[in-house]
Amino acid sequence: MQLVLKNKYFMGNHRSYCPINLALEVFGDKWSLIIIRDIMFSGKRHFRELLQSDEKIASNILTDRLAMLEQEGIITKESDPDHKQKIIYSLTSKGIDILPVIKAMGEWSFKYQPVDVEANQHAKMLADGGNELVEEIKHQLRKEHNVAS
Amino acid sequence: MQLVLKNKYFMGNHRSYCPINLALEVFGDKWSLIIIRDIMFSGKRHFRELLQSDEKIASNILTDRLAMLEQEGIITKESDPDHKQKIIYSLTSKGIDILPVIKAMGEWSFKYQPVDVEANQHAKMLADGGNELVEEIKHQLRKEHNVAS
DNA sequence: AATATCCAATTGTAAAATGCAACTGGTTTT
DNA sequence: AAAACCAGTTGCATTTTACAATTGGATATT
Repeated sequence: MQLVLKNKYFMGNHRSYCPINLALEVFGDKWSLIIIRDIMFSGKRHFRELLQSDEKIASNILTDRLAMLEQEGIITKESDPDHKQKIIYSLTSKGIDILPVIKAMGEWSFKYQPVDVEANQHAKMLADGGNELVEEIKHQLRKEHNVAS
Repeated sequence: MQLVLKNKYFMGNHRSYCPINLALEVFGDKWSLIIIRDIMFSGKRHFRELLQSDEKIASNILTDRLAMLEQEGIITKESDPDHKQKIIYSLTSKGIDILPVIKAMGEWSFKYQPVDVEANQHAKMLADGGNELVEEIKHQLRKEHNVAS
């Protein structure tokens, strides 16, 4: 007889210890970076807001990914003091540091994919900007998300 | 009566035209970047070699992803002149330009994930290196994969 | 005070993707 | 001639995702 604790996002049992793989294990899917993008650039901090993305994530998938991202230390949850029912999602510094990945993906898409340039001017600025801009945005995010810097 | 052409990787019908999403639609999964990593850094050019990754991709998934990556213009296939049965997979310039995404993911993982540093010295160099190193590796890859530069 | 709306999820079910092992027809090596 | 190797393919079980409806409690409106 054996008691098995099944934890969907059990950490510590990795496919490999290659840096690319370890990043893919966290945000190598179709939704995680969409959620992080919306928290970063659209100022979305509540479940309902995150549900409204253009890509139309389903609520059960959103629930699942938020739990995973929290367990991986990318985001934190806290209850909204102004509204007992609302929960505020914030980025940690581990989450904020995903920004360069998003920038690199943006650069690639602007070069090769049919981006709606008009509707994505902010992303275009980030893609074209230098490391100073990345640091400035990180600084801003640390303020908004109460991360020590 | 209607003739429906079903194409698993039909292009032109996107979830959105956001740059992050358009990149995720191509390589937002657990395997695509593993394959690209192995072609880029381990010099793997044949199916059997790609099958040998630490992460142990299944042969049907590898077949599927190679077809998708070819359709997306990330890689090309050609038969090996020295061996009628072998097929050589090469990166296109669209594929080589994924390098900065891989670099950014590597940087993040070295900072936050339990990377095997000893076994990933090349990745560490890339993560720590500047844009000159990225351009040098791109140049090298263009030579190896016969991409005009 | 009663009703409607909003909140972060949860539930049920169908469809799709993935994982795994065995196998294929042909090619090259021994 | 036999063995090993090549890029896949096939069948099947498991897991993940998509989609729609619903939940119980909190807040806003009338």
